[in-house]
Amino acid sequence: MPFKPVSSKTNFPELERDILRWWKETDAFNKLRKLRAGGKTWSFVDGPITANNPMGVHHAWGRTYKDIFQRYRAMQGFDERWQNGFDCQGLWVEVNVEKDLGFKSKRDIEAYGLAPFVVLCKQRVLNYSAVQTEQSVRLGYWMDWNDTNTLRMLSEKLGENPNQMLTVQGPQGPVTGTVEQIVGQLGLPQLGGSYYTFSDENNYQIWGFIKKCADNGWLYKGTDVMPWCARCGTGVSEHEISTEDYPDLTHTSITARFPLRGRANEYLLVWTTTPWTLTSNVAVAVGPELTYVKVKQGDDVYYLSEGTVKMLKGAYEILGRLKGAEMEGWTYNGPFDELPAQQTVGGYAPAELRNHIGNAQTSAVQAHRVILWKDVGDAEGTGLVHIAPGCGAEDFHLGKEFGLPVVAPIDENGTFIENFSAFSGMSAFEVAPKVIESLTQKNYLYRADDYSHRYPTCWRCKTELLFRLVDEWFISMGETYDKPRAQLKQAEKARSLRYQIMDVVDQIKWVPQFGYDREMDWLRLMHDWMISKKRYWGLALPIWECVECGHFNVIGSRDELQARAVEGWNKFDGHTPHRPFIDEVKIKCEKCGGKVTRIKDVGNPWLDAGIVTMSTMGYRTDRAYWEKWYPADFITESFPGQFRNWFYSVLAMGTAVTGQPPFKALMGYGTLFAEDGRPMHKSLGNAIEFNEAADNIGADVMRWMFARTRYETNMLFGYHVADETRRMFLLPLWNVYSFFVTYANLDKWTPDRRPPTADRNQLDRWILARLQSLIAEMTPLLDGYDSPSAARAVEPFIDDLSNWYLRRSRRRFWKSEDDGDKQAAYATLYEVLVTLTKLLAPFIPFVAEAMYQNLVRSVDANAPESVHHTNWPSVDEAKFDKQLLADMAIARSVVNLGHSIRAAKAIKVRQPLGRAIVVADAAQRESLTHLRDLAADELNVHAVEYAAREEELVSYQLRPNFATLNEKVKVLVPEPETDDKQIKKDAREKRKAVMGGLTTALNAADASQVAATVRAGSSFTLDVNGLAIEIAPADVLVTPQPKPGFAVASEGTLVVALDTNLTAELVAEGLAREFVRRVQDLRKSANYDIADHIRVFYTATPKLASAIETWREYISGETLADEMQASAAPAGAASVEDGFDGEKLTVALVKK
RNA sequence: AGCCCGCUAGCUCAACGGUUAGAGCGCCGCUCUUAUAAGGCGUCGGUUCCGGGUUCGAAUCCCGGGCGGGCUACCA
Repeated sequence: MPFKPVSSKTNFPELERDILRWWKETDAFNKLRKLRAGGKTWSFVDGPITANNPMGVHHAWGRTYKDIFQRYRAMQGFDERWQNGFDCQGLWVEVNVEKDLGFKSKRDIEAYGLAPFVVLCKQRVLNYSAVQTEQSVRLGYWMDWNDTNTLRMLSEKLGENPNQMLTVQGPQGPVTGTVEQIVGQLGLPQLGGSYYTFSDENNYQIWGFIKKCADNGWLYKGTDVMPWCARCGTGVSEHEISTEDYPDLTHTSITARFPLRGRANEYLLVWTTTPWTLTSNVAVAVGPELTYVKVKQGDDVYYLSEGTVKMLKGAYEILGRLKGAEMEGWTYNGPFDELPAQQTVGGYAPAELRNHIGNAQTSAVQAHRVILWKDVGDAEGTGLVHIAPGCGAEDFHLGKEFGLPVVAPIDENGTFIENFSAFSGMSAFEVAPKVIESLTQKNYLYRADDYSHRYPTCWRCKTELLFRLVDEWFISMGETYDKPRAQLKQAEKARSLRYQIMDVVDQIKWVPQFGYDREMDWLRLMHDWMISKKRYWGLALPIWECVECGHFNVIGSRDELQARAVEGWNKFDGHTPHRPFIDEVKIKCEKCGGKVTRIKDVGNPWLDAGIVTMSTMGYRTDRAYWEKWYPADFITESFPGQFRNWFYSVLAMGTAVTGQPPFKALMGYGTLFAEDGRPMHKSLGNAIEFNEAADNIGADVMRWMFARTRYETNMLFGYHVADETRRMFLLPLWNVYSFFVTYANLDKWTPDRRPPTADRNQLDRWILARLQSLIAEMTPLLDGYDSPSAARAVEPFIDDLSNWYLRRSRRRFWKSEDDGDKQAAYATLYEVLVTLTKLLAPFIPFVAEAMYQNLVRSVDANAPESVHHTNWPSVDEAKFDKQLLADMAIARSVVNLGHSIRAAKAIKVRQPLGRAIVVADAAQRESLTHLRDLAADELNVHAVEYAAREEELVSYQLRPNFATLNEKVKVLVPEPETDDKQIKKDAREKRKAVMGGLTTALNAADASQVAATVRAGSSFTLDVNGLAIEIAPADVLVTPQPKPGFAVASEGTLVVALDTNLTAELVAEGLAREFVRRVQDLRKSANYDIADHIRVFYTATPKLASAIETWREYISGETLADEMQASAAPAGAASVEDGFDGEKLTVALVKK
């Protein structure tokens, strides 16, 4: 047996585990790398996955694309880097470690100790990178994976003692160092494997980038009021907050009344949704152009904007109107003037921020007044805006503009600092009731209501953000110029990184196209990049800020740091550049010579991910290697968030450092949802874990689902879709393969028996032509990163192969004589299947490998060892017979029409008919001529003929082709060049009459005659409302209409009729086929092998018995019956009784 | 709040301003089959989101509105 038997029922997940084992045993991946080494390069850069949790099915989506395109390029002979990446540093890891330890705040971390805390962060990353590595391998994702035992060993030893010495084997030899040092080198050339963004190289490379920014004058320390997470104790930059982080939340909104100084019983009505900020009120803003009203309620007089009077409680009387500008400078008593902080001259803030609140000469209490602000609206509230420069971003900027003091009430935990009396020590989240109570007591409260609005939350821990005064580090994105980009001068661009990135973005292919617009949108609007985080685990920002002179020293490399170190180098040396050890190093200030300490902040994690196109390709260490692989040819990641995150940081850093695009093409994909259209959530019960999906669905089915989905839209993932995918795609493919192996083994067919293509029949040449068209279609699609279109091209091919080629060819494989035709059938099906394994290898690597091993390797030891080592198929023009493809399309239409007539007339296919009559144009006749026998057989008719007198079968319907006639009518009835309504109306009427007249005139014409004229390619003249219009063949649509009462069906210009006259001979033939059918059913239900010969016993009513006698030879041939007797069966025979067409039958079989 | 995309059969989606708005899936009926939980044929299924307009002619173009998704901004 040349091939290993293949069951039509197979367990795909089990098959995949077998293949995984075999890939490992044969080292298939590394052999591929060696095969392609030195070839032309194709550079893929992996966007790092956060190694913080097991990977989900949504990760498998993107990783499927990454694998598809890397495998595809490898099959085209390209050399690749095959490096996966893990994102390691940052708050997401810290938060999980805190959770594991049960920590509540940053103080807990400091008490625990930074050094052991950082070790735990590293360990978590190592452990989950091992988990994700194993899951990726299970997906069939080929990369230069680390040995996961080594990763877990490193994690364990790091936990024991990071300073113990260790030697591990690298690709270029053994590497020795402390465990901490070894871990710091993961992914670098000496150790290989996935890159880790916590590696020394990655960190020092970012130092170089930040130094470059500082040299360009782009790095600055800024004071601002920014969103702050009180739980994490750090500022949150706008890069990090996305639309989903603004849920609808309900807070208490307060309308307070501020008594005007010098106007007895008159009050400003001021509205806020953040009660805690009232403690820090400094001013009230009004819109200068807005209209305000002075209203009276009881003894009190209020000011508010005219558009908001509906918020007043109860009856009121309008005393007057005024513009906001008229209120400028009015002074008032603030709601919390009794607080010492309010009374402090120059404002008030936490100690570490005192230097950052400016130098106002008054206290908040003294400063209380009405200021003008053009952005004040009156859609809600009162049209008078409470201004607290220490608690709001806009407020802060207004404060600067107007020289107002700043009152900043909370510390990094969101707790009120001292000098806020009873509020001191309270959390900003819990003071609202106390604020209301105090206002009520002082008679300042006008109303308090529940108010629902969108409010920002922390993207990591979902805590509500507070607006807080901070000092953070920024990279300036440069000015936004108020003119089109094309008009910018070179010098203007040189000053603005923003525009330099835009120029780079222009050079990149964005798939889908709208990605370009979104990135541009972000670049146009983005603010400066806040790169600092007041946390512990992450990039140590290389900024040493001098407390003496205020100068900040930026260090660009480890060597530079060593050269400038004046203290603590020995405590740091031998460690990775992380806290706490890096903080030991003090340097000499380059300006004043003072001893300087590093700022405490760590870096934004998108710095870590953004630098990888340089750090992983040896930008600093091996420039030749970097030149070879930079820029990347391709990256692909999920859209949400990445325009402001990874795409952005890679672009920004690539542009700043090299001025070149960091990648040439980007493919983005959407968001994965559960089958019910909702996000996957454990609590909703619709989540599917990756491991569970791999076990139940199998990786190949999952991959095909990902490959064929429209990447630019969201995807619905679930077991029903998966099941349908297996049923509609993978099973038919597998069954064709199983069919081939079963019969090829029976016939002991081997691939060396291949008749020349020219000697094969039409069906063979057709499926081979179809195969060429598939290759021709898929290749450019994959070149353009269009995975769904490429995958969707395969599906109809599988259908053609299974339900047309194979169904029509089956008999050729069964027949007993081993002739050239049978060889042709085997050779053809074999070629198609082997080519398919290659075309499908990037998509479904397991099934493709299983088929390839059995079909190719089992018979040819010289063939490439794995399907993934083979070359991508190219089109064989000699086999690409386009005429044959067109011919078959016509033949299949004829067959479809014939089947449809049979159904309509209730004549089953098993009943042979005399002839099918076809009405067709010349080209269709030409096509059909070659395939008449095939059509006749499929339709079960004795002959396919062409109609002698078409008029007997069809009448013709004529319709004008408006698409072409439109132009002619425009010339005959031109659009008048006048404004005269009457003339225009007349023209319109006339055109309408002509257009309508065309239909009328054609209906009146002799349809048969016009049809004949048009078919002959001649024109004729039609009189339409007195206009003589020349009608070309293209101007008229001729549709044949089957005449009622005949067995006729039509599709476009093709018409098929069936001769339904049933002669006695035809009836007998039909009965014989019914008999065969019963015997075959019986063979199957008795579990006979397809090759078993049998003896048949039967009793039948006379008409049937006579038919059986007449067709004895045919029946014997079809059923492998060596004997056929009209007698009772011997005991034990398989038998069945049945009745059909008015006849009765008992039939029994015995295996011979 | 602004912008972008979408809204067509139960579901997923087609249809250069052109004629009778089509496929696939699902349902149901019939049928074919010694590879197939398969295949073939057919029935049922439509206010093309709503309302105006332009046009001889609108699912398609324009205006207004509704719903869904996305992006961006976030404000008292």
